[in-house]
Amino acid sequence: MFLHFHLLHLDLSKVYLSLSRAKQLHALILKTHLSHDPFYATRIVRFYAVNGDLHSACKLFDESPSQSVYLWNSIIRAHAQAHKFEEAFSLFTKMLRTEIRPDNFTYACIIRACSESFDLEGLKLVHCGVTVSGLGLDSICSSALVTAYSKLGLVDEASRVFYGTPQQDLVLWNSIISAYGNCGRWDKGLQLFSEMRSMEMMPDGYTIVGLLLGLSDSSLITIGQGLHGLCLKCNLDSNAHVSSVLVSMYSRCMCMNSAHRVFSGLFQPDLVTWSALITGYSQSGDYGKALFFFKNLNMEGKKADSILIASVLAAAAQIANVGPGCEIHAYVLRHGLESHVMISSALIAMYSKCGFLGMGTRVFEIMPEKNIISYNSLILGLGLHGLASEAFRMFDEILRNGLKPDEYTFTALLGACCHAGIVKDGREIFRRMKDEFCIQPRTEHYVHMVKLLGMEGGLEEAYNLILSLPEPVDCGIWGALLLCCDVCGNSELAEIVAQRLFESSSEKGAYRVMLSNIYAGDGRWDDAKKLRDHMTEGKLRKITGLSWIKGFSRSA
DNA sequence: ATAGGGTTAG
Repeated sequence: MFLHFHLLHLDLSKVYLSLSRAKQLHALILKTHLSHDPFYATRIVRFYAVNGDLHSACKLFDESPSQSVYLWNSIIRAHAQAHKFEEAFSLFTKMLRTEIRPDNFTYACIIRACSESFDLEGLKLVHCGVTVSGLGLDSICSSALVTAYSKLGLVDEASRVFYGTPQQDLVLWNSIISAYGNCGRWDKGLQLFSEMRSMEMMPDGYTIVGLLLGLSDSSLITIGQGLHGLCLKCNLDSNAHVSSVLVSMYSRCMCMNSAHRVFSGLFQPDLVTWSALITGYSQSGDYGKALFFFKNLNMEGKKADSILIASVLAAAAQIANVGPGCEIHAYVLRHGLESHVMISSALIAMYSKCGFLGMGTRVFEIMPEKNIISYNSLILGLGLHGLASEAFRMFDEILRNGLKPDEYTFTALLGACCHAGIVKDGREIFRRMKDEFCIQPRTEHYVHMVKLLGMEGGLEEAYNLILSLPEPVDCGIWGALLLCCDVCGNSELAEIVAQRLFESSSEKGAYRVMLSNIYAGDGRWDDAKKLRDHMTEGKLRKITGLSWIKGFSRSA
């Protein structure tokens, strides 16, 4: 018996176990009644949770003679980690009815569960509970609260919690820095970083990751390079998380050379880092490189997962040739990954973008389980091929199957109307989206509506639609109208629209080019020239030159 | 005597 205790103790503290060893252990646990020991009971619950056996965990919990705080926490955590939030909450309320008081760890776990299930009401309630039970100043509860509020988009609330906590440890600093990073406020993150340094707190990998997360476009590249330098100085560049975030930061900033340099300096990049690099090449338009690195990954004998495959498929969808996409499809079948909804949806998109809508439809039809994402992919493909009525038939099928259309469904449907030029159905589905499905239209919906109305001669109506929107109006929407002005050859309205864009957008150059293009198309050469003279950058001059050529060939 | 936990990436 004592030997068994010893063996179990050794094995249970390991995170990874082979399946057969886990089964042996399970048998041993049942035989020894070790689970009646309060100390081992929590360890065993943890063991079951790690191995995905919630059923046994619950059984053990229910049969346990004495339920300590430890045991309660581990069973709640087991459910929360398996995303069984309902069960986790009901266990928590059950715990409140016992003698045992929840402690800071219990609350931390429940707080996280609230944010992962997007339950703001619940989070506020639990926050009250924390305060009432006298844990309002506890740094463990606070870091969980900071993260939870930021995940739900309430970064100011997160900040209040942070400043309300007297003992700010490293984890709490990291939580608030990540909170600001997550919403793109890198400057605030850096400010906190310097505050933290002035208090002699040493940053770690989490800190750097939080700071890097906030950098999202190429204008911030110098900040990113500075942080990269900091990583090297702190010897954090070998940390797997840090290096993958460096790769994705450089990718977001369109610095693929730097991204590749970081990548190739790694001893054994993990799947996330590979996928950051591949996605980076794909998003900067270098689809060939994206596929090349996917090939390299395979040659190193590594197995891609569904997220990586979906990203490679997005690259394959952008090449005119369907060949690479087919190869990836074969890879998916060989590795038995075809049941992943994300992969199937990416396959549908790839085939339809490469012109093989039939193959896309086929993939859709043989999917064992279709969800709203797969329907959205198919509708997008149908729309791309001008088959608006087919797209609407799919929409009806969604409703018949009791699925709930989401904002992407309507984006795809409106796109289908744009391609087919059917204003009436577009108007109708836009109305139903708002009234019947209570979906607040977003930028992309307005962009499609503006294009749909504007392209079919309803420039005035499109303009009025934009004027009815609350400020600030996204410049993509104005841009769509400018495009329509170009197509309809209306340079007066284009002038007004461009003015709005010059006021609000940072990409003045591109809109100047478009406007001068419209002027040229309308024969207003002097106005076009005046605009062109404003531009100093060589590249922009080149583009303007092209627009002159285009305008000239149109009027000739 | 032992025990659990809060913050990171594609």
